[in-house]
Amino acid sequence: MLAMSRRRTPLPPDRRRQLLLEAATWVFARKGYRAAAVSDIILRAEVARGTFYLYFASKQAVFLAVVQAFHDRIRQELQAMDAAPPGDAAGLKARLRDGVARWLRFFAEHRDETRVILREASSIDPRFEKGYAELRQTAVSHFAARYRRLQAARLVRGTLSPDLLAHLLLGMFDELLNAFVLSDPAADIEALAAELADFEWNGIAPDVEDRTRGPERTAP
Amino acid sequence: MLAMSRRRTPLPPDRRRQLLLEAATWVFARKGYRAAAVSDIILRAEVARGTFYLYFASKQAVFLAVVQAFHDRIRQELQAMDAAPPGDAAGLKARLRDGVARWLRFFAEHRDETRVILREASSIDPRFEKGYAELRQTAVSHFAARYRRLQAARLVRGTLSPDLLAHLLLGMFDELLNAFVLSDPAADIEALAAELADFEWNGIAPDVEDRTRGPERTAP
Amino acid sequence: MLAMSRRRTPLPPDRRRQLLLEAATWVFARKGYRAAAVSDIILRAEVARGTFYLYFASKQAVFLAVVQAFHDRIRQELQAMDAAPPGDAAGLKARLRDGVARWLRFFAEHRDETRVILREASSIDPRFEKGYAELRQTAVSHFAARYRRLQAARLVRGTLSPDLLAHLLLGMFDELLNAFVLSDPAADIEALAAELADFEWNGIAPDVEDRTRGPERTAP
Amino acid sequence: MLAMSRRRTPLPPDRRRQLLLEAATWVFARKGYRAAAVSDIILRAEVARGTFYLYFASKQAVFLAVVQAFHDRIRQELQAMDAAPPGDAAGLKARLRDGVARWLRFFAEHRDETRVILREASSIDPRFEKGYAELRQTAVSHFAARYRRLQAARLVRGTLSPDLLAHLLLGMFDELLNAFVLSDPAADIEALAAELADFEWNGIAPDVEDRTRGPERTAP
DNA sequence: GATGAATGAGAGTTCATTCAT
DNA sequence: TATGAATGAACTCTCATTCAT
Repeated sequence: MLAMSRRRTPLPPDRRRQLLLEAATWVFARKGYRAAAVSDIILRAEVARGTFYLYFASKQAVFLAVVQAFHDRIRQELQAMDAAPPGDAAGLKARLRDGVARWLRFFAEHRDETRVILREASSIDPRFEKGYAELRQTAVSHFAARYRRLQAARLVRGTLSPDLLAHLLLGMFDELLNAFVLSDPAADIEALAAELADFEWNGIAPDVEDRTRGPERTAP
Repeated sequence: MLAMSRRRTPLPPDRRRQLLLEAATWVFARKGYRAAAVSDIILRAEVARGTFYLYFASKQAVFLAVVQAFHDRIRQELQAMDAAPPGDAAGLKARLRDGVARWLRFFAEHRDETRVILREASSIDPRFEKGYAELRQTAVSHFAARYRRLQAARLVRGTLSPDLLAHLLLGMFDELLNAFVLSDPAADIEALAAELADFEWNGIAPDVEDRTRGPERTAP
Repeated sequence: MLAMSRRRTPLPPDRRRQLLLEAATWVFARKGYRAAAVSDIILRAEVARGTFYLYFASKQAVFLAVVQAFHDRIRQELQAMDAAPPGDAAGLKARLRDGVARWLRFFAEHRDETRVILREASSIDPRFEKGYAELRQTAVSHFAARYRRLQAARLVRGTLSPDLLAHLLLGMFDELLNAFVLSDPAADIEALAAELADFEWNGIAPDVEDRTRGPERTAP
Repeated sequence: MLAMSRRRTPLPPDRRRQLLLEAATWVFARKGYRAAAVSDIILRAEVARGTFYLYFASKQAVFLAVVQAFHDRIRQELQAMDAAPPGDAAGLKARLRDGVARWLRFFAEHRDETRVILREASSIDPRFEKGYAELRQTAVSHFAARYRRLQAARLVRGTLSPDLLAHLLLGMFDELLNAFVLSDPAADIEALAAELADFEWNGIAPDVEDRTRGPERTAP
């Protein structure tokens, strides 16, 4: 009569796992991997200590799960972006801008996970580095491929290395994300993207004589 | 086997402190602040536990010392770069390239410290964030000022935001550093810098008609 | 040899806390606050290191708990003693004696706690001094008030300072406690109390003829 | 020319030892045995770490030396008091008062050492208990002997136990010392001693008319 | 499934003591 | 005789993990 309760409503395992994953994401995002304690996670998930270990083998395991879930989301997004048609020079700069804005928005909407991925995965524990390196490589390859296509279509200078361009793009993107977007929810993403695209465009624009008619204009 | 150890090699305090600082840098670079243990540091420095605390009040204190020492070096370097004369458009791109190369080389030569700065400072522990933010801001201001001067001299497009440009430059720089230079001692820094400068130049080059006479100038 | 230990005996939290409190009291009583190690406490309580910190936030915290628990007991006892009726001169000396005996017995029954209170609180660490000073003051006030009542009833000389008397009484009491009661479980508390009360009442002045009718009697 | 100095003026060993002893007394008095660090002592004595161990084998050893030095002083004082002539009842109470005052003054003048003796020696570390117990016993014996002499001279009631009286006296004395004298340099020692002596002599029994011929007067 | 009391290795830090100079 | 850099055992406290219920 006293002991009658204590045990919690059993939940469908998938649901409970999901709750734990969300709690973990929230905690990792705010404290980082090492400072985050299992105690923090179970406190937020409102489950008992033991319950946590029913769903994840270790603290490391949840972190991996959190990271991988987000990696998957990013890869999805990456593939979704391939849907857009190549178009011609006329709309290219606008499309570059929209692409950047879309990415910035995506990460802004997943601030928490982004913090984890960018801060933790890029280091501290070598065990988590591999997954991040792979994701990064995927992104680089993706953008490099895009540059390559644009070069083939003569929409981008042919003398530039597509791989290196991809890296430079990622670098600029990271910086905007860290310096403006993640730290300020009210950041003007469209403006940032426009500036990046403008810079990117005039940097990658094909050679001079074509340019006299400028990229914005449609060729006659 | 037992007696062989238990060294006792008194060293001038400055020397010992330096050795500890180097050991700490090495450890922090590889493990990050939280994962790094004082045990790791004394193991590498080959001193007893107590010796460490003879020179640094706490783990936090060594970390700060490591970071500040490097921050100071960077600020020195930053000021040293102001010495270079402005020059004209003809040599600008080459100078941009050389500047980037110089920086890459500087960080490549301080691989360990760089890892600490880039990984920890970008955070995890809010106590260390401030110093990094300030340094970053110093760098941004520095480059923004340079862009402003170049704009005044009509060597850079006036429509670009100098501050944002500075951020983009830093982002690209970080990426090259992380993706190529820090991970590969044999990275071709000159080539990387040349590509970055090429990209940067064509992005920031003043408007078109001037460009026909532009720095590269096609031979007639 | 290895497997034999590693018990794991979950207990109701209140019970475990109590056990730890008792172990801590025992240890503090014998070693004093500073010399007592958490290791000593867990060894005696037969729990793991972590278990201790499950119930007390710090070594300081257990000590405070031990001290406060005992302070509370003493204050209770102090109030309980006010129940006794004032009575007349005839029974006063007997009542003084009984009061002292009761106190001695009380402390004899709480030997361990008493050692902690009397040794630590009287100092070493200023953080713990306040509580002791307050308790002591409570006791002084209590006894001073009693002397004042007795003076009003003309049962005690009016020229004496009640406060100072209270201090002197406490001093004698402490001494009996330390010199006889705490160190010897078989001490004859009744006899000690009788002697103290006799002295308290009559002082050391020789029996003059008037006094043969002694203090118990009222002068005719 | 740089290394010429560092070594300090060699001092006569006895003098240096004395300086260290004084520094140690000062430190122990303020921090207690455990909290006091050898560092504190050498800092105050302005000698190097190793020098300390040239004069004392260990921290424990200095403490013992400090304690014994003071014990010796006390025993000297104790013997000095035996010089006073017994006198008759007329001046006895005044002599009791003066004796108490003299002791209070003695300890007030050696506040530092007194703190060490009373706080540390009365415990914490069983190693130091013996010396204190012996000193205390010496004092008890001394005062008990005096009471015995006074009883023989019929100046003190014969029914009282001299030993117990000695303890009670010591207890009251300790209390005045702790509660008033040690904590307040401006304490009115004469008044305290007068009250103690008055109480010691007369107890708390009300003034009966017979007593008006009381102890101060010589019986007719 | 779910609980939470219990565990213990290991973290950062202190300090009495030693000994090469 | 005097120095002070060096030592390492011992301390308090943390937290990922286990398991009896």
